[in-house]
Amino acid sequence: MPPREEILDAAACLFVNQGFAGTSTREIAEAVGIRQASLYHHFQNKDEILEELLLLSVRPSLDIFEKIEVECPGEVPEATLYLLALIDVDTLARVPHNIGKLYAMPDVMMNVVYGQFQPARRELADAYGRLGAKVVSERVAATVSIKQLGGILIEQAETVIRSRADGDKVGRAEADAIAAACLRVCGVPQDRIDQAAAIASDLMSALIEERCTQ
Amino acid sequence: MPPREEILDAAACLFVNQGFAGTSTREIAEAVGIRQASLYHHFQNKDEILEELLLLSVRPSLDIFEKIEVECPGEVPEATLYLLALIDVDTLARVPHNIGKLYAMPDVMMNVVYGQFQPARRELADAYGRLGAKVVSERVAATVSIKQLGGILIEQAETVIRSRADGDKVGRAEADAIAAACLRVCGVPQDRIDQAAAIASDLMSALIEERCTQ
DNA sequence: ATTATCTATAGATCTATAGATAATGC
DNA sequence: ATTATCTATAGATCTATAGATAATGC
Repeated sequence: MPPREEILDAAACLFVNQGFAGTSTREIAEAVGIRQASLYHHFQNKDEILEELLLLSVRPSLDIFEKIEVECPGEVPEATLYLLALIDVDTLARVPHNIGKLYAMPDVMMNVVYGQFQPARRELADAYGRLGAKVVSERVAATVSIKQLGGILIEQAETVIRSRADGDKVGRAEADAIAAACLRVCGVPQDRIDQAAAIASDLMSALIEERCTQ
Repeated sequence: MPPREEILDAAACLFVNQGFAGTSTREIAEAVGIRQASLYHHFQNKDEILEELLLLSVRPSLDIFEKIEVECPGEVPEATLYLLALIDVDTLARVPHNIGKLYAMPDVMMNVVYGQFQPARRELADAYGRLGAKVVSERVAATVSIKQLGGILIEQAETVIRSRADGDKVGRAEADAIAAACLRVCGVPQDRIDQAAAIASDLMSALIEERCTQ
């Protein structure tokens, strides 16, 4: 493992368990097995380590989703939303040390700092909102704005963080359950949810293959 | 407001919003309007402030409940459990700045320190467990231990912390909903839940009166 | 006389920089 | 030549203590 990644991994573990302010750069360095000052060859400062970790929890979802949006623009919107949720849940489920836990920590969400993370997560929330708006029932459309809907849906996906923290298994079945819940929140009837799940499942397989061959 | 309370109130606000490690004693003092060193006339150290705050979120429930246990020992156990949940939810709903949020913070739950808090919360969990054990259905009794049950029930009550954080209204109706959920978790059938609610409601009124007259 | 505040400061720790030294890749 | 580490340290900040001064209650 390259040293940069080793640092990120050690920092993730410490931040999640002790908090950001509660973890010193010395502790991180010790966990890696280098001197405190050596961290600064890989990162500009302590904040940059946290930012990079937070980005790990949203970037992959965003990247994959952008590709989908350009490749299959005319797709059934229900399926695209379902797929987005699947991807997002998968990202959060795989990210090391359940980094998503950091979202709930005071240092992180309060401070408007942390550079690219907040904008990236907002972009993701917007994507949820746009897709959600295309599939909502009239009933739901009348009660929530697109922005609210985006917030509700991304939080629905982020539910997986809690499950992981509780030690629950989080595999494909759990991802499907969350994705279906997202459509249900939008007021999509069950039969169209089932259709969306089937289409999204195919697209997901294609994505996985593509990732392996590249 | 006596100075000690003023400090606790300011500290609670800062700890909840910035975390314990992320809040300096200087900040607390500034919020109160005194010098940093003056804090140490009221508290031995920073940890003691946190411990006192955490105790505020469990002590009242524990005190009231002890009184109940000695005064009406032969009471219907369902009603006592229901009442315990009502009291506990009420305590967490009233405590300033939603201190319960601190439970989820890494500094707090990880460090075994913080003196009387962990034992007090465990005592409360044990009370839930004992009462729960008296009312569980055979089905539930076969699947969880008393200790587990205590943990499940106290966490059920602590659900109110999240509701408050989300800005939801938390009044008597919400407390009743949570208390009923506690009995349901134990497998108590609805008719006995209703009875328990009625009895607990009377006891609750008596308690409130007593508190006012004393 | 007691309680609460203040100033001043010790001692620890923490982040980040500067500059030297070692390891690695061509 | 580049990349990664090291030692040493500056400068900031943080917790807690010591001792002086002011406010309060009998």
